[in-house]
Amino acid sequence: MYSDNLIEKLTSLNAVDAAKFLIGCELISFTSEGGCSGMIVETEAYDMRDKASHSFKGMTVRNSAMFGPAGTAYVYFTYGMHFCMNIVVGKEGFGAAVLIRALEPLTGLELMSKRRNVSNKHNLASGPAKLTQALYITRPLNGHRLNGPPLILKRGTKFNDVDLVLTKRIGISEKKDFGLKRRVCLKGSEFLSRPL
DNA sequence: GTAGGGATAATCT
DNA sequence: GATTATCCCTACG
Repeated sequence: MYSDNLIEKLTSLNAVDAAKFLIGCELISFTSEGGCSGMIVETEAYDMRDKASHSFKGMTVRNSAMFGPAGTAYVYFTYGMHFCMNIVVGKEGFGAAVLIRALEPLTGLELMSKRRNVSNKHNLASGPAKLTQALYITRPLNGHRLNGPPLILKRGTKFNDVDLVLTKRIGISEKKDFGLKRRVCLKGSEFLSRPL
């Protein structure tokens, strides 16, 4: 299960450090269809001082989960057909979160294949909207605390800075992302949303 | 393997 | 009315 230790850790970190810390952690999904899980291999950091963040202009109906306690899920709908999932970090009320961009599938690959309608292991969860589809993360999970079913965050493999690569974020205009390197990838992973 | 464009609707201006 | 923290399919090297 998810120790208070993990919540404390996520509360104490800023968005970028949390994005690094979350690489190697595991997400585990339980539904009536069965269970599946994956290891986080790619993330992006967002917070209130960042023009590209949903929380930049303050709290709205859509982004309110981002201002909750660390360890909460912020799930939003975008592009008319996709869900994306963040893990809220930092102190309650601040509005910081880490977008989960890619997973390496660990268990329940058959279920993920069925939901995604693809068989290639490298195409199951290698993108922010792909992984929400594979783990069945949808609107009702917005605001869910990740310490119990149907979705749990757990510590996994621990990686050091030398194992990580920081790049500019995906899908953010150059103006908003000006010079920032807030996307974190596990070096050498075959399961990133795009190659390095 | 890389590039371009369509799908599709909540959210915000 | 415009924008969007995306994905998939097609076409072309």
